[in-house]
Amino acid sequence: MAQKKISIKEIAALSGVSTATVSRVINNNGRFSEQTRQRVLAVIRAKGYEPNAVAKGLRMQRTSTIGIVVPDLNNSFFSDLVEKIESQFFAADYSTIICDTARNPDKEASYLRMLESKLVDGIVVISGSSDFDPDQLSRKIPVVCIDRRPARKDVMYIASDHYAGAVLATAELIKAGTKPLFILPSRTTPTTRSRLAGYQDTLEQNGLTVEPDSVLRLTANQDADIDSRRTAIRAFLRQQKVKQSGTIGVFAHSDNLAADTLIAARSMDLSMPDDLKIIGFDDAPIARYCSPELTTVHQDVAGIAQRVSEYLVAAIQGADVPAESEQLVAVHLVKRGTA
Amino acid sequence: MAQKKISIKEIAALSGVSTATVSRVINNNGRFSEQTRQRVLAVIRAKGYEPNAVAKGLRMQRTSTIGIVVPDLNNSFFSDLVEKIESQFFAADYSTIICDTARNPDKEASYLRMLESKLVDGIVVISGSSDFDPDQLSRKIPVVCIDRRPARKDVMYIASDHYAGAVLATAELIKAGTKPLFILPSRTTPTTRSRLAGYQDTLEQNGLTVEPDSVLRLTANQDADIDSRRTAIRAFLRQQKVKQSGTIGVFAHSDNLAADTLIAARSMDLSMPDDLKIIGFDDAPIARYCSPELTTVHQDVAGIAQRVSEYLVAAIQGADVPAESEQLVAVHLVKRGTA
DNA sequence: TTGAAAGCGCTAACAT
DNA sequence: ATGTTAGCGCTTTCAA
Repeated sequence: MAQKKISIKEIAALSGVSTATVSRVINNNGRFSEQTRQRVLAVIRAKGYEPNAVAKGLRMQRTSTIGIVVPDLNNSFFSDLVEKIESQFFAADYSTIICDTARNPDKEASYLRMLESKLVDGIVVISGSSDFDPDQLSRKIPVVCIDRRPARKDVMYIASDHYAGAVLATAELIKAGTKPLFILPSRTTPTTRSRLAGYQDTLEQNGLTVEPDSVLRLTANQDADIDSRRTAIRAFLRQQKVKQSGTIGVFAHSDNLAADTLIAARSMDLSMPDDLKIIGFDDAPIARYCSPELTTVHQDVAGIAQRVSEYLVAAIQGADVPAESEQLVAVHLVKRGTA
Repeated sequence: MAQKKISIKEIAALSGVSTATVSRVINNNGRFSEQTRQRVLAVIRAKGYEPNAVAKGLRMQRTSTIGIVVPDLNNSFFSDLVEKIESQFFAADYSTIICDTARNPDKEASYLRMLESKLVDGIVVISGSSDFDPDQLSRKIPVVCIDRRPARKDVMYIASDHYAGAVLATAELIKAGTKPLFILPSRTTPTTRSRLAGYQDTLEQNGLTVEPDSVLRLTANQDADIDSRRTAIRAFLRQQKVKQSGTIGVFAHSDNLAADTLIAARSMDLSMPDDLKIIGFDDAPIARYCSPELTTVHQDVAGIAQRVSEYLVAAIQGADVPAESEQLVAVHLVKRGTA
């Protein structure tokens, strides 16, 4: 009935007890008689009373809220991650404020200030190219970084084992008789670095030389526009076709890029399993919409989400950051149609 | 340096003024001398002071925060919408709490209580099958529904013109010489209803009979699993193939479903532009990852986001709901490769 | 077992 | 132009 919001004071008056007692009953701490409990609860239900979380937050200096800072909610990997993290925290009775920075450092800084001023109990920072500096926060708030390097070593870092994933993909491509190429986006992050290293090391360990022109790093413009991206990949593929005979092997930094590569290849006359092999990364939904379906490195998003929430909840409750403040989550290769 | 959080009191003391004056300076209202302003601002900057939004919220009974309730952040249409809405509100100095209900009514109810208790200034409710009942909120909070029917007529309803979009798609398919089929998901929402109506009406207006077996409504299980979805579509297509000769035309309720149809068709021996024509809905990213690329009905997500935020901000500032509390946003057909 | 009262940090009358 | 003060709704000593 959209009546005016009722407060603990009314409940107290109606139950014939003090606000202190009502508070005790609601939070089920302190002592009170069973009779009182019944009475108070009855009034609360009758009036549809809901505690005011803002007042409670001010008083307790805790809000049961955590902030999630993410570069781009439209990226399926991020949205999947955020959704699963959110769900974990919801189960632990935390609500979440999701902040989409659009990869804009100013917006990120602004969001961080906002989260602080809203007294969030913890912050999850996802990806981003620069290191994350916890000192920009004036209060000491527990933070966990995913795919983002913290500037201080006492901040938790969690990520897939990107290096191992790249090794898996590259080795598979080599086993299939190709000398793998690597396609990656313009931005440099801990993620791109690890995967590139895994790619390079694997080539070397197999006695293959790492040539500069076997990796295509997109420009920012190409990254942003689907057509230029595909054009760039087409040019890259064409150049390789001239240079080498036999099957071309491509390790793509994401399933999206792999899908673009697939499409670029189709417009040339490369037939799929024979002329070209592709392995992506993420095991995103798009992998199953490619034809043939994408062979890819699966990231355990649920596992990451779970560790993040477990760690952060513990940290909020005062646990120390484990000595091992870096956690790598295992990945595995999902073989489908493209390699 | 992660020092302890400073309050307005310290700033007041250090500036040699009262807290009231500091508050006036911060919010730039009331009168104060330029000299005072300088001094206070200097101290604020020196100390890196940030106002406590929780205290302010309690005092003002407004929090400059709005809640967004969404069924599933992993759906690209929703994530796009949420991202654009968020960005609009950010620009208007509102922060947003994004609530992913996972289509679970209990979780939704729980989130609504949470948003209320956090004193959000407004709520955006996106999609969902049941009508949205604003009376479940005990305070009177401005609400706007997107693709979701409000139970009361004084609540704003905004949606794409789904009916018109369905008409566009169906007519196009008829023009191409097919008798269109319609594939839609298990859940019934205002969206599915409008599109189904547009489809049916267009058939009739073109002298075509609406037969029950020309529409495939997926079951919940099929909806949830990509393989059963495709199997169901394959069976549907096969049955139609037997029934009719000539080109089959399919209007899919979403680009995702259209993509599934494309893939189902490929595994039969239907060649794409000749044996089968498909039109999707949304103009989602996946449309450009199909081959041929998907012809689809484009939704103006940015336009929806803009109207939502404009309306809600106005409502928060006390504007009345316009007499016309229902707004339809125009859609248009994007012709690509599948029809 | 319960109540009285202080106070979280801020803003808004009301004074001056 | 600026200060004093009350109070938003809650939790938590401290007393009884």
